[in-house]
Amino acid sequence: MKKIVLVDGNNLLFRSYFATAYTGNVMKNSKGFPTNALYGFINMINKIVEEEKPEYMAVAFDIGKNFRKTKYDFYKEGRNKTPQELIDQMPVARDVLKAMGIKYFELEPYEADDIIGTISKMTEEDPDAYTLIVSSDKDLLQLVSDETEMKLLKQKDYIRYIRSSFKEEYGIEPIRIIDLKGLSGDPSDNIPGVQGVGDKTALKLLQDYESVEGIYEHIDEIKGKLQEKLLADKDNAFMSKEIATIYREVPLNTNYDEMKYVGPNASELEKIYNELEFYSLLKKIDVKPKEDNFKYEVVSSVDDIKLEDKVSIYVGYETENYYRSKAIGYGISSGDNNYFVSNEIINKIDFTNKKVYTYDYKKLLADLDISVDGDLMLIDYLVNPLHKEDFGYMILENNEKVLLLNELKKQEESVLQENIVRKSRFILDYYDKYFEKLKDEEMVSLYETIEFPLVRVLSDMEKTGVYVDTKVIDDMKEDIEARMDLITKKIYELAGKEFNINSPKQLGDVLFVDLGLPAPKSNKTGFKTDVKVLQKLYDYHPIIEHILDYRNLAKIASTYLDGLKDYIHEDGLVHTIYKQTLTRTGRLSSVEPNLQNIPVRNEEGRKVRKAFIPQNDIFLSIDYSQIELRILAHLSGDEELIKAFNNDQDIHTKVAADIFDISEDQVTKNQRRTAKAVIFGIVYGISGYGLGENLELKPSEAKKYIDKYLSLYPKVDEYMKHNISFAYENGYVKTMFNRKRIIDELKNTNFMIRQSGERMALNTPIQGTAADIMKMAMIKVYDEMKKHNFKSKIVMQVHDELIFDCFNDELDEVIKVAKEAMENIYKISVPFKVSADTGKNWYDAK
DNA sequence: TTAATCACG
DNA sequence: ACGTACGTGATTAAC
Repeated sequence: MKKIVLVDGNNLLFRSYFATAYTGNVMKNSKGFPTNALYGFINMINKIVEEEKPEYMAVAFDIGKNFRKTKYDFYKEGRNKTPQELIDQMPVARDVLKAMGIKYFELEPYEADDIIGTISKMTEEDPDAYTLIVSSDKDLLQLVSDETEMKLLKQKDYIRYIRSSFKEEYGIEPIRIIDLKGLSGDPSDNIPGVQGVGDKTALKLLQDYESVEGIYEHIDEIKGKLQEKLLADKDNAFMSKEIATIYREVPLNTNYDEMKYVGPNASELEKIYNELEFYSLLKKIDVKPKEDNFKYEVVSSVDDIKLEDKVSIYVGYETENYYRSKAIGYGISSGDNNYFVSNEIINKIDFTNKKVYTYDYKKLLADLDISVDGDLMLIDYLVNPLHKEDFGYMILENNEKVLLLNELKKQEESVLQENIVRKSRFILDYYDKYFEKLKDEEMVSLYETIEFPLVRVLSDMEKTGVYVDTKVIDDMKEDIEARMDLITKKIYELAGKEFNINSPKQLGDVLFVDLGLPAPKSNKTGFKTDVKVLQKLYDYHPIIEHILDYRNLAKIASTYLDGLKDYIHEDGLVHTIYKQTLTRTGRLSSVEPNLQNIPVRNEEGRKVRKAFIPQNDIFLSIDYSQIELRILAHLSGDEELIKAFNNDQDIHTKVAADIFDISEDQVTKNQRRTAKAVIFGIVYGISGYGLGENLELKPSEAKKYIDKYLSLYPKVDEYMKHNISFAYENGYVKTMFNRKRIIDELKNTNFMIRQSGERMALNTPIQGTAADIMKMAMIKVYDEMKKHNFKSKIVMQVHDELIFDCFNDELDEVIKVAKEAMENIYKISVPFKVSADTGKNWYDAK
């Protein structure tokens, strides 16, 4: 028996849209594309597939004009226009179905109902088939028969109708739905029916006389007012019935084969879900694994391992943080063999003269001292920057069977083992393919001279770690807590009640309802209460000052005192992990703990840095001075800027003098500040409005500064324009060292999103080139330090700054060597300049 | 899990 | 007419 599931696609989309749209906040992805209807739609389809396990399946949609409307122009009149936000989602629903392997139909001038009716008719004529219809539209019940069931969707669940259960409930045959509508009409479709006859009366009549025809044949038997009403609207009754009748002869010319449910194309579906940002659905993609007879051996002796010239290794850990958990074991693949081995055994294997590849070399180095020839994670990141550090994306892309990160939790040991070995197999099978892509994209040099050699440097930094003095932390905590207690009391007093100051919602209520302060712009959840808002209210009420103080201290206490303490290992050190494959620009990021956002701008927070102390004698901090601006000067080729840097001028003062048409010695502090903001704005692709916000100027005033700047440095203007048109033409931008960033935002139909794309196109080559330079410098410094046999170490990187943990007797030499390496790492048309500071802790090293 | 907030370059 | 600066990570509240 063939089972065919027919889904009313329009019905599902509308339901999903209006189920969530009533709040006025339609769910959107970060690019502003509405996704609420799609989300519900996909979940419903998934549920149907899961529950019904259909062999055949099709989804029907309305499209274009429909013949009922052509014939009766009042049909569906007065309906609200379909919201644009729903219309936008409709074509994507089709794409999703395609990727899910589900056939869909749409044919002008027919409605989804007619398509469903036509297919169900086809199956009714086939003794070896039956149909299940899914919709919340009661009209479709007319199709229920001995061969056709219907799942009528309700708010939360559904009712399943078969012919007998329908008859039992309504006392009429399902097909009589058309007569029912003929009599009672349908306000939502603007079908008139008989005035004054509703569902109840109509049902009673039909139970007695079966059909509209039957009723009028026996009209004499019907008495009084009802008879009058029926006679008055006789034409309407027949016409309404005709409109309500599903047309079952739509020329679809289809067959069962076309409707066969084949299952998802994982990589297509992955693409769509990524675009829509349906990350929870991404994890649930039901990949039909390729049939495989994957085998591996759990090795207990090194003699059992046979390796060919090419070998791959993958290490699995208990958790993602490889410094906070143990290695489960290693997968090794070579030739046709796959092995699972322990750390003890892998240490005995001789890899000399073998090409060894892995995925996340740094993770391997955390537990094993080994030299490898390639890292698939880095390669994948360069060619597919969206893939980040999750192996899963690449696996999905190739329809291979490996568990994803989120699926690894709570798995049996044998499953975890097999998964680790499958990954090593994947590396072996796919390394060359991805390296080819790297060649095609001309990023081999970026990979071989920057990303790959950097792994060892980062690994060494992470493993070396930084000492954090808990005594300093605890003392600070005590002090801050005491002060917070006092501030809390004052705030409660001034508010006239106790509340959770940490809750923006509660705070908003206190400030803007209880105290009646002028309310700022609201956000999704209520009032905004961020620093900018509070500062504007500073003079309105004494409570504001205390809230600002409280916020400042609370942040320090939770994130940088309590929070940081949680990351200190037993050895007294924090071992951050530098993510090398995460950012869109090529920068590093730092996690657990994040050492790249330790406070510095505000004195109170900056004191946290006193807790960071060297394991050796002294910290040395060397940072690039204005690296991004220097890169902008070079990339744009602007002579004025280049000259200024070559003359070692203070660039902000110089720009201020130019903008304000005065000499440099006349520049006031405020003018320099303005110039600095303008320069920053340029690097970010700012608008007059944005700069105005920043400087508390009118947008038009701010725009004048921007225009003045661009007229003074015309090559910068030219460079920006060129960059944007390059990005539009090619769909990506690149750094000086060929790191690419694809910017799909430029293709978006939304103006705002395209603008944001343009700013990315402006900023990425600058930020990214700076990141490339820093990475090269790190490798160079590291190698030089090795060469000089220094025992001092690089321990941290904060984008344009390197922090070293030095021995006093090496300090001067380290400064000399590191400065030299950093300043001369690559020649551009302006010099790179660094400045060095030292101190007995991180606070002092500035 | 998401939104708001705030820390850094 | 509309929204408004690039790139990150951690904590908290609230669902």
